[in-house]
Amino acid sequence: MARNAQDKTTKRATIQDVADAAGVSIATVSRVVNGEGQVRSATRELVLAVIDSLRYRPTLSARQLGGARSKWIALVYQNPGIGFMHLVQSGAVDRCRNDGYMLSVHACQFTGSGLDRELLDIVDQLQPSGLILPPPMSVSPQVIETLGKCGIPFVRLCPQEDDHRSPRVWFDDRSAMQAMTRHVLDLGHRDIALITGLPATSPDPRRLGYLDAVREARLPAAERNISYGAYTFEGGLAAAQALLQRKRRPSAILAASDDMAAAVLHTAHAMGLHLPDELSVTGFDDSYVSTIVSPGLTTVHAPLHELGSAAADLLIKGPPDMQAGLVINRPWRLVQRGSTAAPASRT
Amino acid sequence: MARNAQDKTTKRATIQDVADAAGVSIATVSRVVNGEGQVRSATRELVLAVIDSLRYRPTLSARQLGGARSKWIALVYQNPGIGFMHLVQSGAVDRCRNDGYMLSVHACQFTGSGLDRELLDIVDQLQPSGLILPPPMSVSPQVIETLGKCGIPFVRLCPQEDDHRSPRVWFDDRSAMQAMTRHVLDLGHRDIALITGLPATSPDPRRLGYLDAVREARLPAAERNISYGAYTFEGGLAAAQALLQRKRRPSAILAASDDMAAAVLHTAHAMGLHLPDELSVTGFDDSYVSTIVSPGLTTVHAPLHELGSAAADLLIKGPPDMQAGLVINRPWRLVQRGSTAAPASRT
DNA sequence: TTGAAAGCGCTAACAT
DNA sequence: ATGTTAGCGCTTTCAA
Repeated sequence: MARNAQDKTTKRATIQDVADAAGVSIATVSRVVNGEGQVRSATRELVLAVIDSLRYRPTLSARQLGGARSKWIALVYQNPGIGFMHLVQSGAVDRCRNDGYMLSVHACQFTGSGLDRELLDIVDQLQPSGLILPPPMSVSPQVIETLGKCGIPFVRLCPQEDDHRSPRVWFDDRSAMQAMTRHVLDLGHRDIALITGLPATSPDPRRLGYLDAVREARLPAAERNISYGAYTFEGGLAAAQALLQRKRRPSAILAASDDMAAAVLHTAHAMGLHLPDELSVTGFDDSYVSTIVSPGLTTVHAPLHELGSAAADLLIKGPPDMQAGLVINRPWRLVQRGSTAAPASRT
Repeated sequence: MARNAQDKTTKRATIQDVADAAGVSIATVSRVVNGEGQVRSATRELVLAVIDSLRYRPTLSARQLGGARSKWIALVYQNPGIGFMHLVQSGAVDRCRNDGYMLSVHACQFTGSGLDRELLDIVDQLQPSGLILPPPMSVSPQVIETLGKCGIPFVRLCPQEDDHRSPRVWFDDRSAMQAMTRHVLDLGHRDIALITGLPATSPDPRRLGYLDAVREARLPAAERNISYGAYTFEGGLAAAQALLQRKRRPSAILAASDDMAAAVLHTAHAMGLHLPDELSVTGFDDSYVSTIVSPGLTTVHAPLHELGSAAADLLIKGPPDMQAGLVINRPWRLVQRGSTAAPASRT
């Protein structure tokens, strides 16, 4: 008698319990659960009712062992900024929920071979049906290699180069930065500095976009106008200080991330500069950061949410949508807030 | 011949493969993998070597089905702010890694009974060995109830009340807010407003801490000095506007979250106020936000990272450390940055 | 349309 | 110290 109450809290109903209670075989229960095979609708109703009353829910472990494809995507990341990840994650979650997929996110800690181990732990132990890789993982040949040989489907976010190993989703940040530079140029600025994230030696789309616009305006593309801040607030701080301490400081500073732009704002405020009159600043990403700083950042809206959902979409649809080499491009757009204005006329 | 190359990418080695290759039984392999039971060290070495060469890694699914306790903790959340979650998560990850645990994080979308379903999906399908619940989940009787009856261990973060259903880890935010209020009082402020997160009707430790200090200073505790902003930037914006538009505006505004404090800064800047001379502002949490805004926020450092790791620790150690009713308290501290100063003398 | 039975890869008694 | 064996809860042929 206590048995019933007891069971509710300790024992889970199994497929066998359901089969017994419904007077059918476990095969039939499995069929209705998975919506496959032919089941007389009367039987199906019955089974469904029993499932409901027993609160039966199949176990992922057993399903996987049994050979089913798990409806489960893992988003792994290393360090692409918290704002970035948050947006990508919510996009992926939204898409997943649509098809009853789960989305788990895993923070990796190591670099190099340690990272490999972490990834393999996730893939082999958890056995999700697919992986989403944001940068910087998406650009690591090492990672791509490892994942490639264990055969799990994965999609890369914003890879800079195409090694045709997996589908990838991205947006054209080169054009975006070009457009942003034009915007500042149109405002009348001529002395425009850039703080980008990647080191000078790497092919950096955002730097290229900036250069595109500068050359287009027939302005000298001086290397001294370009600084490097690793996309972080701290990195941006150093770059901003150097830039703003020059005798002739730029009238506008473009940053390749909102965090670095926030650092510019921070530095400018500390120096007592009045924004945007004395200095225009722009960000990149349109993350939470760009809305909370003062003034709000004029920035490029990166389709991060869409990137996440597009990635999940590919994984869920599976082949043939998952062909390696496939690339999905999402549109960006400029968003103007208070951090840009025409330069103060300095005669 | 192509078989070998093929296998590397498609077939995983199983425990049987290892046993065969090492000339032992699967039981022995299982023993060395789990470090349990007595195994002659020569045998152990051998098995280990084979495991390595075959790149064998046990499957979580099979282990769970076999009856092992999974080394896996899930951190589920609803909406406690991205900065908050990020810190808690990294604390939990750090602790997990120490014992070879995995940490997955899941963003729940629904409220009410939908939430229940989502939680059960995670618990029943994934079967992690434990759950970490940040607010607002940690204060939902509904959630506690559901989880309680499915018998999974869970620890709550910063629950406001103790219903003795699970261990909980928290910090004394009431004292922290009291200390912060004193700090501002000591600076010479007398007209101090509070923007808190919780509605006026709820028992709110931060509001209470503020009131403690105000009364202690024998100042009138006027209800009109308290606003409510739901902890968010948007909520803070509305509250800040109302506060700063008064004919006699406060000389200091205390916010119960960094995000709301950022909103105050934002509003003050828009009004052309000079900080901290014309207005002192304080935050709460010491999240990323407090460092990127200008000026940097004087705030209370909430031990979020420690909360996450303490929670994971309890789950990993298991009973008897997991007794319901157990409470772990972590220290907070004040951190001063540029957003507070003595009030401008207004005669 | 439904059932019976053979695994899936592992753990955990129970033997030896 | 090591091997044997019986499940764990499910999916999936193959029959009926």
